[in-house]
Amino acid sequence: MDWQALTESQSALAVIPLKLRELAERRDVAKGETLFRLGEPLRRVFCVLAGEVRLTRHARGGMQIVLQRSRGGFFAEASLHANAYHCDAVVAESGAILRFPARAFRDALADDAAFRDAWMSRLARELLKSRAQCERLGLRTAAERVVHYIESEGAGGSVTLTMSRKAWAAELGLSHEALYRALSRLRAERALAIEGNRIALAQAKPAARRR
Amino acid sequence: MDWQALTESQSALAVIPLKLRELAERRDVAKGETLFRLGEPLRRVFCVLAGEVRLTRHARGGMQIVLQRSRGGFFAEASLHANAYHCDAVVAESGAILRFPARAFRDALADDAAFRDAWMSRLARELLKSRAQCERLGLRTAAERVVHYIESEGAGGSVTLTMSRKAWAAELGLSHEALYRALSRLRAERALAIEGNRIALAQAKPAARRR
DNA sequence: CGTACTTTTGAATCGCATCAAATCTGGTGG
DNA sequence: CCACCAGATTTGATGCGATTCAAAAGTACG
Repeated sequence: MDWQALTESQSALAVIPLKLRELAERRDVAKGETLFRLGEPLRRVFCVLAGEVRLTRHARGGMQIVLQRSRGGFFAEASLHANAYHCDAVVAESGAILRFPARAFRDALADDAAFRDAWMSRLARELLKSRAQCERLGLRTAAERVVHYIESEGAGGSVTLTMSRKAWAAELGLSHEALYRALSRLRAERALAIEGNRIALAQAKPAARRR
Repeated sequence: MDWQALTESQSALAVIPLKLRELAERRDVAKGETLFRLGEPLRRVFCVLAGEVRLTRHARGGMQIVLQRSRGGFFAEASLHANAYHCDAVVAESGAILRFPARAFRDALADDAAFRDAWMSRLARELLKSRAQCERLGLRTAAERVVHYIESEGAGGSVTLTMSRKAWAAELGLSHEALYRALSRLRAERALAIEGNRIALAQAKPAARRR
């Protein structure tokens, strides 16, 4: 089995029992491909290794509702506890995925205490992160979101970004222009120290919020 | 034990084994009260019955970072798998909470298969909901968020709200004025049918996005 | 009946998205 | 090594939608 996985996926995969790993199938997927559809009986559990998968529903009137965009790691964890998929899964960016038989996955969770604990702990951590992300997206200004991100995702008041700023902007729910402007303003106000990918909050007061 | 709990809490509490329930302590809490602080050893697990609890960290410069606002149900689930709390918990609105001894909670998860499955399933469902909420908050217009909410939280293209519109606006990350305006515009465009607390999407095309 | 809160509409302002365009960067092939 | 390209970074101008402040009308509840 070729385990060329992303960092996030790796940590999630690390705990998977060998028996279950052997049942995993790695598959390259192309943009537009459908992994499963709403209502189909649940047969497989998926994990994104590369690319992007979107879970969507179709609203009346053709509008597409995105429930989740996954760029690494498991998705639709709730499906595991259901009998059918509750949405569509479509590849939004070509990449690779891992497929596990749902039954074997459930059996492993039931039989392997270590795996179960790790899985539960992972769910809890993901939930924590997702809720912090919700709070962040509720903030109204770019500067507030940047500070919130550094405090909640970083350590000791600083983060080392593992992505481009453009990708960071997307995660913060901002246009990249808005992020660049916020960063340069915060730096000018001495509220942030920026050295390449390392971004640190200044000890000083957060300063005014003027443009 | 007096179980006057919220709907959400009830569904979460329903699965708790009797032995663990008997160890629960109900406590009325007043605004401003601190339930635990960052770094303290983990002794208890909490569940909000009424009011609001906020999980926060303090940023350099005194700014307060809200990681999560909980208005019903368990919070800081990730703490269960850690040895210490990773943030502060402060009562933001007076109400009541339930306290469980952390050790007994962990023991129950380890010993009681039904409880464990229900807990895991609840975590997965919460994660699903939280991720959908993130996607929703990433949408830029009030109208889009309303439609997204109805499609993802409702059933068959309609929802019956269990809260005031003001509270709904807060959940959608909007001012209440913005929500009222979006609703009346969507109704005028025949994109929404509104009857009291029941709000349904029209079959027709979503119409233009003009003010 | 009175108080507190929600619902609703109006007007002014703010911050971000968007469109545009220039510069910079890393990597590729000649 | 250099020309070149794709993508990221950066700055500017404009418009839109939401926030905010303000205020009126409706509603629930004691």
